[in-house]
Amino acid sequence: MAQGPTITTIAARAGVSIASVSRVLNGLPTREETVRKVMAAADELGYVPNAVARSLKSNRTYQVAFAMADIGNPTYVAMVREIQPVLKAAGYRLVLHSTDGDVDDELDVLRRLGERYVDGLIISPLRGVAQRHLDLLTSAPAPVVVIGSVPEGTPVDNVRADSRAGVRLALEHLHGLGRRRIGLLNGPLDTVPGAARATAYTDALASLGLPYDPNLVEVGDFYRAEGALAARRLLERARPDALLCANDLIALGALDVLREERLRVPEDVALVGMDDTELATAAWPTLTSVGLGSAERGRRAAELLLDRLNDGAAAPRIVTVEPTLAVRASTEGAP
Amino acid sequence: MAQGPTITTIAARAGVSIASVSRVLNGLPTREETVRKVMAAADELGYVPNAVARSLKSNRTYQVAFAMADIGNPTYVAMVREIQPVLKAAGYRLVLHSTDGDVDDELDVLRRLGERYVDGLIISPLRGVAQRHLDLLTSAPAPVVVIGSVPEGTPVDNVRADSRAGVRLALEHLHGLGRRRIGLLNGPLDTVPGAARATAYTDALASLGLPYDPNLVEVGDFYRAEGALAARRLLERARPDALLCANDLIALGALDVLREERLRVPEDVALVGMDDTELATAAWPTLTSVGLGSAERGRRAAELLLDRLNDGAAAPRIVTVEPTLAVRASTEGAP
DNA sequence: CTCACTCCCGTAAACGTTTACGGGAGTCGC
DNA sequence: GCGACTCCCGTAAACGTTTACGGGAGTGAG
Repeated sequence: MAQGPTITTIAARAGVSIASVSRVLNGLPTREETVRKVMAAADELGYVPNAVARSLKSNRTYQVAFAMADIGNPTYVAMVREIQPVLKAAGYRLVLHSTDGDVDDELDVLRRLGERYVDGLIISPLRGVAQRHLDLLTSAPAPVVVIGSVPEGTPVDNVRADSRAGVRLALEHLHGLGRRRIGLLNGPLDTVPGAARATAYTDALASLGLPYDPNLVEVGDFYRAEGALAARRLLERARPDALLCANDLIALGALDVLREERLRVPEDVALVGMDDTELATAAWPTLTSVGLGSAERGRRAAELLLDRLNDGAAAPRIVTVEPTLAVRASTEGAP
Repeated sequence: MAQGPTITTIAARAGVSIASVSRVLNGLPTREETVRKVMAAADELGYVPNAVARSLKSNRTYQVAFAMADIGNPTYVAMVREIQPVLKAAGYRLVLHSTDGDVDDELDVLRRLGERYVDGLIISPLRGVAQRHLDLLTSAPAPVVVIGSVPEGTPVDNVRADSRAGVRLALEHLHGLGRRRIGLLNGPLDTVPGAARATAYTDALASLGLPYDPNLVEVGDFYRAEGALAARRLLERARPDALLCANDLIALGALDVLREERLRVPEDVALVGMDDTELATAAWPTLTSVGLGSAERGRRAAELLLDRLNDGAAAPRIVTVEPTLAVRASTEGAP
């Protein structure tokens, strides 16, 4: 815990000025002998440059923040897992913020960008970019990349999933299997994913020529227990032959209830999850699930941010990641 | 992206010196009118103090690093999830490092502590604290808390799981159910968890009066596919009536293989996982699993570090977290 | 010998804070 | 009317770097 050596210490020991020390350590042209003396002194003292002082001078912290709702959610884990190596390879550290989906927390993170403890930010606002975000976003003192949608014309880089296409994939798959009474177990409608899945669901039904039946739709939350409750409520008043769940946790909850009710999956009810997490393959029967590309979204966001940090003033970019459908036993029978 | 205002800007606008600005902003006693002028100027300019400059002066970054092998691993996710709020409540940020279990990466993290970009470090070395860690650990320029074991007498705070007790819990449970040919599907023996589980297994067998049969032990890696391979190898040469798996992923792999072989769980083979992750309840049958308290270990580690950051020179503490056994369908039949 | 030029390197300023120190103005008591 | 004391506040140094600037020493040409 002792105070480490500084360039001043090295300068004294090597008998040169601190400017020379700095030059040597940064590889600027210097006389051979000076280089040797400085290097020797630095080695003997075990010198490590102070990142804080360097940051103050250079205005670069080589840190990037990632703010998301909950690091326990597999979607965000997948993102972090991809973001981290990209940043690391470019010499950046990752600062993690969990906001619990609290809008004030999110705003706080944006406001704190002014402290300049990071060079940039990747943020995934659970309840979307509200008016309150907008001013902070457009005037942010550091580059920001938003994962999720952003109002038209907001000047930030943006990576989005295509919920609509994902829901359509699922419904077409179920329709192709002959299912006609396809229910939806959704999360809260005031969240970005919840709202997106709701409208995508009605649209996809329409384009398949299926009627919209409100009895087949139930709203809960993005967790297993809430998913189970929602499933129970829905089953009490309707007989779906398929259920689309807004994420894999909800699907697990639904699976619990279906099992209790002695409804066979997929014979009686076909089940589709979303996000295609490892829970989908842990479940039994394994879960057909719509992958919304969390990993890829994370990676792309990190790349966008690094680009922005390097060149700076290009036009904001919007990247849309295509969904994929992983077909498994919960719709097609064979594990 | 404009350069933000500094205390100099504020001082100019308020017509006072930078010292007064600093005093006001830090709540030091100041004349009423000065306070008003400074506050007004700061508000109008939207001033946010520069964290880097502050750190340089105060020698405090209010950042803490957590280094672990892989953020995809549910064990570490559980830790991060607990560490984050503890740190946040105390005003610290979390810097995340994934080392991929690479010892050189771990050493690098330790070495970089000299850059003083964090005030402290929580590290969970996958392959244990080797001699090479020791010098760096004892001479670390910032407090370090190790999650996992540490050689006797190493002067660092330390939080450990009780693998031995966990394995004993599992074996006693299986023994109580009448199982006598209890196999072990382990991870690599040169990792801390792998080694601990191996010796704990032989010890527990001995204390139960069961013979040790090398045919019932197989080593793979801590992933599902490797777990499946190991299970297959073991089943080719032995007929266990129970399998203890070194983590839940391995157990899932084993479950896949048992299903293929048409062996019933738990009737033919009882199955126990470790770490008690959410995968255990996602699986079917649900998995009995030994919880090693990842969440609690994370929380305790964060608390130890904060204590150390506050008072400093107390004697190093060792905290051991007790294991728990979550009994589920894979050993007791009813889901 | 002097001038021009090159090559190194040291002095000092700067990044944005915090804080020790001392000075000026005011009050009070004698 | 002056010393002692208090209350504010400004000047300047410091944290550990990077870097602009300029000076000294050496070389070569004229």
